[in-house]
Amino acid sequence: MTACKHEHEHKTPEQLLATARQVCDEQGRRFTKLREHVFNLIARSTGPVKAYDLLDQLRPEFGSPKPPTVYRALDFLSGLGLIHRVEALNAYIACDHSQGRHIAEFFICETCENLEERSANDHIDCVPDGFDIRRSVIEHYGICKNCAA
Amino acid sequence: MTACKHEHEHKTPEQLLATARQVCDEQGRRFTKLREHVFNLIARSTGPVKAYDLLDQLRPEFGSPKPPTVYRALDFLSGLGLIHRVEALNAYIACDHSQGRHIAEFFICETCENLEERSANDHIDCVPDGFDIRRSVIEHYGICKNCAA
DNA sequence: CTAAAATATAGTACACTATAACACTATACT
DNA sequence: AGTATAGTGTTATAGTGTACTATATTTTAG
Repeated sequence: MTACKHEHEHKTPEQLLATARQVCDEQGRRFTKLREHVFNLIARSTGPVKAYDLLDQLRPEFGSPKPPTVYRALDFLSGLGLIHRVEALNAYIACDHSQGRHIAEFFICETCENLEERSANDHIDCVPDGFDIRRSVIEHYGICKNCAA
Repeated sequence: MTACKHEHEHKTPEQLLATARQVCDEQGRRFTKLREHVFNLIARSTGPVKAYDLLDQLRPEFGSPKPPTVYRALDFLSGLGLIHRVEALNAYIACDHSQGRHIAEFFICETCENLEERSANDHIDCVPDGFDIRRSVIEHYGICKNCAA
């Protein structure tokens, strides 16, 4: 377990948005108002966001959206790799590494709820013989430096 | 990513049960009928089991249990490290490595739903400086050798 | 042995998370 | 314009999990 001291920059919401637009464009999909708004809410949040919180935040500008509305946007965005789902929190976070797909690895502070994203190195020692990995969920929960006091 | 060909034995439900009893004993906790029954249902299942399926399987022998009943048993068992929760499936599996705590790593076939448990080596390259990991969720989804055909 | 403390069970009610199914609208393309 | 496709709105419901209260059962200490 090696501590990591080199800098990991964090993209601004504006940068994230620009990337999202571009990826969407390259894939020939439409970055609609709704999708943009949902993405922005996630990108501007300080931590992982829950689907029903997004739902609340869409009101009243987008009428009274129902769950499928937000889940469709979430599916779309995660299908393009623009956001990740944090499985153990039932929450969503904007991808900080938007250039190209990668295996995301999260470090989540249980005190301040901050989340750090890394790209996992696929040094998995002990894959069952012949197992073809399609998707990985890697989430670490603990206490961050700031909260250790 | 190194394929792993050495043998990983799988414990029988009987062995799992014996270990569970022992761990429970060592901790001075009570392995009650309810807890034993829930543990057995999980240990005898071929794959991860969902809480509400357990609930169904407890009937009618244990009356008409309500969700809190099964969740309490699940909390107890996972608190002792006897079962693990598979986060992305909302499901539970008996721990195959019951001697001592470890970081579990799962390989789950999306076709046959079989699950292989490994002990994760904590070679995490890039932990944020000062982050103290308390709990890790590591789950790989894909296609197993048998289903690759 | 008995009372107090700790542990375990039961149940109600509700909160939170997610999807199926169907109707409708907007956009893209010849 | 007409058709195919993609996107959105809505209703209803399924699936997952917990807060809270009450009761019963050990275990421990006096």
